Amino acid sequence: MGERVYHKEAFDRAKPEYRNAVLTAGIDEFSKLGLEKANINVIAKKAGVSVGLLYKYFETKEDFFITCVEEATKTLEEIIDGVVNSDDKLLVRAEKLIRAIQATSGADSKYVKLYNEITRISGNDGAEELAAKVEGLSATTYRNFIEAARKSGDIRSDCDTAMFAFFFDTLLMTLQFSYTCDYYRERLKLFCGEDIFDDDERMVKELLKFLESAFTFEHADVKRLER
Amino acid sequence: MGERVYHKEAFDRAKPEYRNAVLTAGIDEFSKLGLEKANINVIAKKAGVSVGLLYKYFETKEDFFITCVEEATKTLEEIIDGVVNSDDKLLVRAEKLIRAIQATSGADSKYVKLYNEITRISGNDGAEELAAKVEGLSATTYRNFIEAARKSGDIRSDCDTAMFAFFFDTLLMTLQFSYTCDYYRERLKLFCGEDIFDDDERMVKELLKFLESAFTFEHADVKRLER
DNA sequence: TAGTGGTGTGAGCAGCGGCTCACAATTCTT
DNA sequence: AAGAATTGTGAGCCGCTGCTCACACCACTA
Repeated sequence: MGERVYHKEAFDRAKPEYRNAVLTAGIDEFSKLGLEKANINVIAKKAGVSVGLLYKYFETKEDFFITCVEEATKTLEEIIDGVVNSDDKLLVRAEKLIRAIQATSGADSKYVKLYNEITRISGNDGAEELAAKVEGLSATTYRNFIEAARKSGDIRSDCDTAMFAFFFDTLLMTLQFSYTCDYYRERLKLFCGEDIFDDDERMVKELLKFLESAFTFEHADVKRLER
Repeated sequence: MGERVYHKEAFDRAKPEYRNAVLTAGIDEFSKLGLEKANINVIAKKAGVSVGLLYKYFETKEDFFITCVEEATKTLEEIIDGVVNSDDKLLVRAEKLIRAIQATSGADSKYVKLYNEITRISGNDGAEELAAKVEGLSATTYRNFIEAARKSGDIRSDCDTAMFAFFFDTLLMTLQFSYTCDYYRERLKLFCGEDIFDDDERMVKELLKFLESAFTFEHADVKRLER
């Protein structure tokens, strides 16, 4: 419950232009090079700010990095959540999310790359809290509305909603990486061929087909219907 | 087509004890600390070998790292593939894979961590080739047997087998990370609670339920059965 | 024994980069 | 206006670490 803050008070008081410049330059470099390869001096120069000032804002490079990650995931959540309507049905919501992910892969790819970067932070330090901060929202949102869908009979009644929310999020998260991060892009190409990136509809159609069956058809139902 | 080799000839000629010691120490450190934080001098010491010799075996730290990754994924593939039988049906195969993944999360976690580590290498260098090397096998294996299952009527006939193989692999790959890598573990806990790691059966049951429906039930079939 | 070519060593070079600190400029307080 | 506090600078310190290289040892050949 620490709820640690990853910036000094000076950063709160800083002029918005400086705050933005610093965050933008940080997100840019960290998403391009990763935490350790990115260079603080370069970032400061790109932000049009002295290194000294940067260290008045943040205790360490790591703290600065985490602040950038927080900003990036906040932005990402806004983009993604912005497109779904709270009373959409599961499959409608899924479709909107898939399309939003495909759209995000261009200009906003740096936010996704940063998100991917934290995926491998280790060494107990802030892993737990960071995960909670980044995944917390989708975890509860997905679980809640899948639970609701189950109660209202929209989807199968025999599923563990927490687990199904996890599978749902897994597919969408990986999809996001698959459209933006080098390794995941190559992986998707290996499975589906180069042209998968030119045919967004194929992905939408097939993933929806997959999700629809997974979420709506119960073994028992089908057996009963077959007599 | 490049098929680059990531070690010098001296490494092929090296005594097996040295080769093993070097690879073991490398896998150990790289999986614990990641490519850039791991220290070559420390690795050499742990392997009981001089730095100079290490650099007779490998051109650069990166080359050494990639060789370790190759070794790790080879081992991982052997562990995982060892449990499935070539004529298992899709769901049987899935169940065996899930259980193998759960079992691997203990002692062999370092191989998974290394695998996770390459997931975010970028900068065109070897991303493409590396992905092909690591994912190539599962990509073709999965696609082939899902294709076969479709032809023999074991699973739905209306699916794009390449895409469905991709979804299948996505779920299993992420599951692997979720049992071993810090961030992914936290994420799984957020969705399903602390005790998910004490109840392996819950995961097996729910994921199989999810996969069974996704792979076997066609929308058209269900509609027809409902009249 | 002398020569060749490989294996193996590890002190230490060199360059990079995170971070500091002495100082200047500015704003706030009284 | 004097003093205090905060913002802002950037040259450069210093610790770290990837990698080298001069040398020793060994095996084999002739």
